[in-house]
Amino acid sequence: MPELPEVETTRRGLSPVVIGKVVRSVIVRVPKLRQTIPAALPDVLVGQRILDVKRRAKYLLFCCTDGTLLLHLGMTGYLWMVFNSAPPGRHDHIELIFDDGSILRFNDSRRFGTLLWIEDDPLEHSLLAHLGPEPLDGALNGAYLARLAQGRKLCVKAFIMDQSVVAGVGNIYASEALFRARILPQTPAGQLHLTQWQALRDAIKTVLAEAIAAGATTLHAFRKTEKPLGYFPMTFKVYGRAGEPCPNCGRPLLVEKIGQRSSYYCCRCQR
DNA sequence: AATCGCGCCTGACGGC
DNA sequence: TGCCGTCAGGCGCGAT
Repeated sequence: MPELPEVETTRRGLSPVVIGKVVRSVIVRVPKLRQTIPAALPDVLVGQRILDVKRRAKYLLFCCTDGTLLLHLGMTGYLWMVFNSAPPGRHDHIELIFDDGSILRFNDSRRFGTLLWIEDDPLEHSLLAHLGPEPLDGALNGAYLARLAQGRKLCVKAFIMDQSVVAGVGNIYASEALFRARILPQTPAGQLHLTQWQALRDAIKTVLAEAIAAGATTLHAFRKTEKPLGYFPMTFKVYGRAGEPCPNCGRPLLVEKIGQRSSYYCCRCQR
């Protein structure tokens, strides 16, 4: 599920229900995620108070008393809060039980997720240190993208999905942003002009911000409800719409694999 | 140095 | 009904 907007929506939904709580116990049912969860993790977590929940790219950072619990939702991961002792479901691999009895559960059917404890500055950790600028922070601009893309032959779509270039853009929002910026996803990154990079930067910001806004409107519904966090209804202009008419010109939208990922676009509106 | 393709997993879906 | 192939919103790794 998660690209930046879904992770951010999860963070916003989670913050009011976990900040300030102390971990009373931890259950690890299935330790074998992308990296196997160390057997010592529960002991490390018990007694930790959650001071804040932050996000970097698609990672969630639970800032605790003595360190940071880093979580990546992978492809299918989600979190949900349990307030009444609802039984765990299939693929509820890990849970944190808090001092007030509430439970945070991590469900991940494909187990591409990552969960690890970091004692030092998490931003210096190898998983986070290489990440590019946050697209909504203002650090991202057209000149930066143009400079990084210089001489690169990689398709622009794969380029903006590179987390060391921009943090948080995944397969859906890459297609959506390129459509909005009217750029063909197959274009080698090094061939784009500065004005196109500026348009693409604007488009990335717009599609992500709109998705976060859509997520925010559903957030009140998550409070005190036992549902997966971070899911919200979202309609896309091109993603998943091969064969349907382009919302601009009416031509059938196309789909093509670029770097092993399905990419949706309009061959008339995007150049 | 940059790029490609694979593997990690399970589940849903369509064709036969 | 079952079996099989394909596809799925991610990412790091090794080979080229």
